[in-house]
Amino acid sequence: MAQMRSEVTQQNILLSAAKVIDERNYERAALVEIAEQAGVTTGAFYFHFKNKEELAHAVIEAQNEYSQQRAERILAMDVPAMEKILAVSADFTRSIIENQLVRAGIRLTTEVNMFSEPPQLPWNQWTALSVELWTQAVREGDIKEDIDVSAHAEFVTAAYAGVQLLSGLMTARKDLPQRIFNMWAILIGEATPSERTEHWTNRARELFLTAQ
Amino acid sequence: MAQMRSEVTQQNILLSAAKVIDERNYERAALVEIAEQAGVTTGAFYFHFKNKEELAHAVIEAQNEYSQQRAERILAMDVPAMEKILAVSADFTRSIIENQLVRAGIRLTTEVNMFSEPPQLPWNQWTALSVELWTQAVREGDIKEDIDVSAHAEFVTAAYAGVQLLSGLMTARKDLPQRIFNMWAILIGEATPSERTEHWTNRARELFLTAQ
Amino acid sequence: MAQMRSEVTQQNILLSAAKVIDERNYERAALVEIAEQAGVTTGAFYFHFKNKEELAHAVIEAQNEYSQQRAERILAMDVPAMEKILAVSADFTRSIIENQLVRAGIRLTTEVNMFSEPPQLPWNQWTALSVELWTQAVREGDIKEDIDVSAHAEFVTAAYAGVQLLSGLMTARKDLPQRIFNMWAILIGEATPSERTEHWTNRARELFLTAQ
Amino acid sequence: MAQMRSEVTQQNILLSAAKVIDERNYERAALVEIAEQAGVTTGAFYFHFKNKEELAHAVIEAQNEYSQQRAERILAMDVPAMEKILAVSADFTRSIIENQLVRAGIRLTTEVNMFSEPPQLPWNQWTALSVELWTQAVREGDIKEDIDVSAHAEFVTAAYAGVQLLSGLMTARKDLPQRIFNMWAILIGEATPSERTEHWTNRARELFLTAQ
DNA sequence: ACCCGCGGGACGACCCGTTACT
DNA sequence: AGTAACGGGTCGTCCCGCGGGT
Repeated sequence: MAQMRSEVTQQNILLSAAKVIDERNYERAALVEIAEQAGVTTGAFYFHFKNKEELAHAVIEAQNEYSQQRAERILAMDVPAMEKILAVSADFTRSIIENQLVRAGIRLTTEVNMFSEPPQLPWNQWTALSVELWTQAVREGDIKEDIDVSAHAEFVTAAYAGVQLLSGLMTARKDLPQRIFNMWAILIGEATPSERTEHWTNRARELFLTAQ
Repeated sequence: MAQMRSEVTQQNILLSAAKVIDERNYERAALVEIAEQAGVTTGAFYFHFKNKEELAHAVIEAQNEYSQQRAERILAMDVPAMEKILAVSADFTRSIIENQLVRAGIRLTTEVNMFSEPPQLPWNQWTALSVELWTQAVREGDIKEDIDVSAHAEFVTAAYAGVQLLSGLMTARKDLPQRIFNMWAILIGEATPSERTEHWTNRARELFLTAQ
Repeated sequence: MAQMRSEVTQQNILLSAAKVIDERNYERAALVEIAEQAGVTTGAFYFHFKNKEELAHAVIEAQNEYSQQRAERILAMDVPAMEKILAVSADFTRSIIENQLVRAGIRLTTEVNMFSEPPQLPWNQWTALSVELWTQAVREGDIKEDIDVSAHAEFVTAAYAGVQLLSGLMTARKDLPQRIFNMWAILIGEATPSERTEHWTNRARELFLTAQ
Repeated sequence: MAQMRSEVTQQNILLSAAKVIDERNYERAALVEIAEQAGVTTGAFYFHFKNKEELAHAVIEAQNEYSQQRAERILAMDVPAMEKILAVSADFTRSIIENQLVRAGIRLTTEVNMFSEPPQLPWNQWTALSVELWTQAVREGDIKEDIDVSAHAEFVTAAYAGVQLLSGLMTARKDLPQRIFNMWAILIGEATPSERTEHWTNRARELFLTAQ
């Protein structure tokens, strides 16, 4: 019934890993510090993880699962696909700001050449989700019919990544919602039929620029 | 006119730094390896640079200057601003693929929290350049008048960064031109008056998708 | 009559210890690996053995007992002492090649300074056995009367050890029988009366150099 | 003229490596301890040696060269080959007792499976030297003509190794000269013509059993 | 009695940026 | 500019025990 002791410490390690990685960096994140902050020794760490890289992959996976689940909850709602797109985006944006695990995951997913096999899965998932929602939005009349959905989906994922990165570099992510809203304002202007543009832009403004 | 010997070795160090950093990473780039490849000893290295971080900044600066100069050459041409936008973008894209220094510079500029003071300058310069060209393009009628130029400029920079990053992660930058073209196709569709859309899209296609 | 469960696992541990120690080395033989191969956890290991050193001693003892028993069987036969000498030697040689436990035992017995108290017992036993058989062989006229038996006995033990070691180093024990035969050819030439020399040399050749 | 600083510390490291390895063991010889005793830091160590294994090989090589040179000096003397055989053997025996480097070298050369490529060279050199001297001794009438020289040479090397090993195990090499003398007494009895046996046995006794 | 999950802590080799001395 | 060394830090591993379970 109760959670196994093992799982608890494993979670602890994962979380402090996220913390340290978010603050420093994958390589600058010392295993000892991670372990220390989790309240265990490195010996204990190596009982749960094969090595540092595996820990990183675990963080990535945990973040991905977490984010995907949050998205899922929104996808389950009975609203237009376009609303879902914006809501997921806004929700993810918030979780970036609030959640260290998410930030760590992104960081790791973004760092190139760091691992034997670079983690492509999360990006693919976001793109896939994007494709799905956009196609639906086309059917619902919220996105123009002559739009290349897959090109857009891939671009949105990449653009989001870039905006998030720049926001982190320039303002430590303080203006992230604003920047993401700007992105959507542009994209909505392009991809929605003119009669819906204003509506969705306003909706985006609400989602991104008003405190919860 | 002959280059000082000092400058030569300094340049050598810079170049092999770029090489190693591009291949590995800032932290994984060992000074000894850099020095070795430049044909000098670490002792010599410390004669030319205060420390590793300064070297990194030097790489960034060198890359920035190089890229800015290439842009300059295009800006000096007597063509519409919109053409310049696309040409600079295409030229930069090519230099990413071909030039290790450029890749290293980007990598360093992109890595967060790595340095005491993160290098914001390059990003600001690209944004500033973007603003300038877009404003001009508005005046020339290639960009719609009701467009928020600064929002677009900033977004384009960020989006470019994101697309470049993703392309690196997914295909080792092999599809970078294609992806950047996709970006432009979307943005052109949104920002140019409808009667110019086709023209600029075709122009972009030429610039990005035809072998030199 | 059924073996206790405890004894079974203990035996398992002993055997995989022998395996790993033979392959690697005392220090390179990780307890976890040994336990793993025995199908138990390290926790279980520590129930049966006090620590790693005790395990090593157990391996030595097991090997010694095993080898001594095989010798015993030959000693019980009704043949000349000289025949016993050669037969025991040949039998031991074969067991070295075939039996991991024997190899591990030898290895541990040979490695110096490894343990708080170096295992001298096996060597003494071999020497004692040697003395006994040689004395008898003298009585039986197979060994010259003016021979210093104890000097020979001690030397044979040591020489055997050395030959075995060198054979291991040079040919991974592939030529062990040949080398041991060479040893006996020399020693027989020296220690047997001239009219028996040929006979025993031929006998040794049979024992060592013909497939079973 | 003066020795380079580098060579001095390198020699220091080598020597303390020999010390620690002789006392402990290859694996139990901690690099820090070696470095400490050489008066340098591990950092300095890694400037001179690639890794621990290379150090071991360096020790082996140094010992081998040292021993070979000592042998050379004896070989240069104008005495019968048989005298050389015994003298080299006695000299080597003494150096084992007195010289830590020699002991460490032997230890490393003896330990099996320790290195990527086991050091076979020293053994081969000893055997080669042995062959050479024995052949000469045959020509000089000190060794019987019908003797298989190469078999003897190889056996002597191995037997010496074994005797040395056992002496180390049983009496910390205190009785090494006595044991080696025993070996020679036996071998001389077998390999020399009967009219020379006494002479060479007495000579061996002098060389091994009288204080210098 | 027999065994396991989990963790501790120390220590291992190795490497890396940096600096005196020459 | 180069040679030699420093010192701190990294990840990883290893042997071992404690508490609990069956």
